[in-house]
Amino acid sequence: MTATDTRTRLVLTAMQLFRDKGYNSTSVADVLHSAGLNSGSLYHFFPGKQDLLLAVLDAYHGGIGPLLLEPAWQGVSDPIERVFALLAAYRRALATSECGYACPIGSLALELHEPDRAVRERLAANFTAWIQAVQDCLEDAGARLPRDINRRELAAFVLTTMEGAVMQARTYRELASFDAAVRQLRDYFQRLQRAAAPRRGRVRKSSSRRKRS
Amino acid sequence: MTATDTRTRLVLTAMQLFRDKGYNSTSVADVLHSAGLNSGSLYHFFPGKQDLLLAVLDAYHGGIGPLLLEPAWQGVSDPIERVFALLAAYRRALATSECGYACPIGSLALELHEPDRAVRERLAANFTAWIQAVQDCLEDAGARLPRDINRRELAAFVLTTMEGAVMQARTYRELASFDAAVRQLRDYFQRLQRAAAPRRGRVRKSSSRRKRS
DNA sequence: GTCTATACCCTGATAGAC
DNA sequence: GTCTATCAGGGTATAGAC
Repeated sequence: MTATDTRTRLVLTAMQLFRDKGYNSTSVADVLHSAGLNSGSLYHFFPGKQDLLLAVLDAYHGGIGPLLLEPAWQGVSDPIERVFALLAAYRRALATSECGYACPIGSLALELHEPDRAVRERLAANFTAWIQAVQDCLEDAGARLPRDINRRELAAFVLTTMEGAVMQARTYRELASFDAAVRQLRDYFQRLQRAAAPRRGRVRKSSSRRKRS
Repeated sequence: MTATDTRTRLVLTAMQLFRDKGYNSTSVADVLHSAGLNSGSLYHFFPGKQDLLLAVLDAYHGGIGPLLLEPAWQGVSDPIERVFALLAAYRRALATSECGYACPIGSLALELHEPDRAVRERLAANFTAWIQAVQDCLEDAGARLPRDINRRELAAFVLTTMEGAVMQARTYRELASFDAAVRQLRDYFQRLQRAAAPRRGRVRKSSSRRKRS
């Protein structure tokens, strides 16, 4: 058990607890107990609880690619379908938690009411990386979306939808709330694609019309 | 100072503090200090802190009409514009708080990770009343929206947008994030209205085309 | 109904042996 | 680097006088 192992264990444990119980409702003792460690270890690596939070936020940021996007995009190459595959990953998280899941970043963003600059910057960085990934998809979609649609704003709107949808599904404890929101977003995308398609052929590229809504 | 005054003062004070600092970060002592009361008064009216929260949630529920919708809809009669006037009210709340504002219901929904049934029901009731108000607008819009669009789902999607947009504006501390989301929703609505309009005359009812984006 | 005083627990964090 | 023991403060809630 090297030093990095202990540090990593603390971060991973805190990640889980902050996600499941929230930051304020997770005590340092909770983290130590779950990690099977003692007070001295934590304060050896971190000056205080908030610094543990910073490490957790950095871990989320680093994990967006390998732990979120890559699994979600397994076998999905169509850029627009990737956007909805990402949303489907959140749906799975809701489904396997009886709708107890909440986006950990979004939850922290609302739970921490006067966060330090360092915390806020990391929350924002997580959102930005998520939005950028979706924006890349939208740019890959090229002419399938109207030229005058701002890709970044639309990508941010996908995040907006995900966060709002997760919030409602969690509150109602019903997957249907999430599905309804995604259905609306899908409808919006379909209208955008229809508007971008050449006037004559209705919806071009039948390969872009697939399963899912 | 009658009994109800004290109780009301407690609820109003708690409303403000829970909104500004969150539930867990607001101590009973905070509430008592801000209300200028002592411990005995609070526990005379409420068995505990959580019961105060229930009263706060009931107050929000009761206030949706007079404190949220009516001010937001002052001088706005067009049902679709009312939807966006409601969003504009949230924009004002963000603007006057340097983007520190967060929807109190949404924040509680994410902050409280294992809420009692009573709490969850009241959170859901608040969302439901909000959605219903928007749904009423959408139904008033009648044929201006496509027939096959589910009014309730679209209304819930407006809530989704508001919550996600407030969350991002708060995280980035930038009104622009909120505006971008509303712009996307507006675009979606315009496409819906265009799809609902008779083929010949482009957008019918020039009275429905007004200021605002 | 409202006050003061206080019980009792859990919090984040520290000290110092090993 | 990790342990045990502990501190000082704040948390919710209660007791009982007025």
